[in-house]
Amino acid sequence: MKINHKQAIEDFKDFLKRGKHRITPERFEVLEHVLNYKGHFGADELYIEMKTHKSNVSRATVYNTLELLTHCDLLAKRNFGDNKTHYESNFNRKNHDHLICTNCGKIREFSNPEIQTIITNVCDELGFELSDYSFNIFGKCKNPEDCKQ
Amino acid sequence: MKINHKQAIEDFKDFLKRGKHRITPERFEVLEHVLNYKGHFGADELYIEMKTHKSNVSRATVYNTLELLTHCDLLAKRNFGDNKTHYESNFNRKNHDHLICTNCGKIREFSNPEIQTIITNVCDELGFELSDYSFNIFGKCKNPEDCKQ
DNA sequence: TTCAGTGCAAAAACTTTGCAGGAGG
DNA sequence: CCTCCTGCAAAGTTTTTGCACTGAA
Repeated sequence: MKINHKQAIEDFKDFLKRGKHRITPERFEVLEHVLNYKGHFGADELYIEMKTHKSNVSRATVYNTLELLTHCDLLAKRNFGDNKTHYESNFNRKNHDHLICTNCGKIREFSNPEIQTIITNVCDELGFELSDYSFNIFGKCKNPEDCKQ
Repeated sequence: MKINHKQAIEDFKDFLKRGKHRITPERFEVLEHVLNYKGHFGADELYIEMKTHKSNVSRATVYNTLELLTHCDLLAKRNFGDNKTHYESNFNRKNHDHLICTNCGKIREFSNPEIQTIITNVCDELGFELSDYSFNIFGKCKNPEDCKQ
């Protein structure tokens, strides 16, 4: 676990240097909280969480840093139809997509290798250079128990 | 074209009656503008467009009506990662998904029958009752000409 | 007549921006 | 020492809400 954190910190540092961004304590403070956050989170949510934990990092810096973390692939942006950006850690995780229960709001993950094939085909066909994709399925947990936890 | 409009109006009227919603002129005024709108639009965008055309329908009613039109499947909600809800007409159209150029912002459509199969399988596997899905591919037009129009 | 629906404006939720001061390279 | 980065607060954008009034059934 801590190895992962160290690796992420190194990756971020390298990315900042490569892009001639400055290495600031605030940016690493944000990264630290991101790494400790379980599951998906919104930018403002993370900011509030940091404020609660007596961090002095400003809202602007949190938004800015999350953007940088996305650019260096430590984070991925997600949209689940609620008009806010969700972030999720990409560190040590394989490709996956999301099932969103419109009843309880829970987000489950799945992965299917054929999706990659479809995407490649579509992009080839239409002369498109892939950078990212999002695939979300909305519906309801069939087992009502699943909604209660 | 006008046949389609008439059909949509009938469908909406039926839907409202079935759900014990009231039939109001404002709701049909919104529907009229929706049907005349080419391509995707945001709720506020439609509201502004209506105001420009001297409509007196309020913002609240526009939002409310778009929600209703989504529930009766005349419209579909889409999210393209810009923190606003895009609506698109479902009337007389087949299933399709979206390619979004991050360079020029253009949205192109594609369809692939295998996607439906994947979705069905995933839902079966995880005990999930499908209601909707979204599949967006982000990237850039390979041909720079495509970005200029 | 009754209550869902409406208009309006204010608030809410999330994100971006402007500016002056501060610190990284 | 030159900027990029930061904090703060204000403004921006999209959506939701509260309230009193109105009109569909």
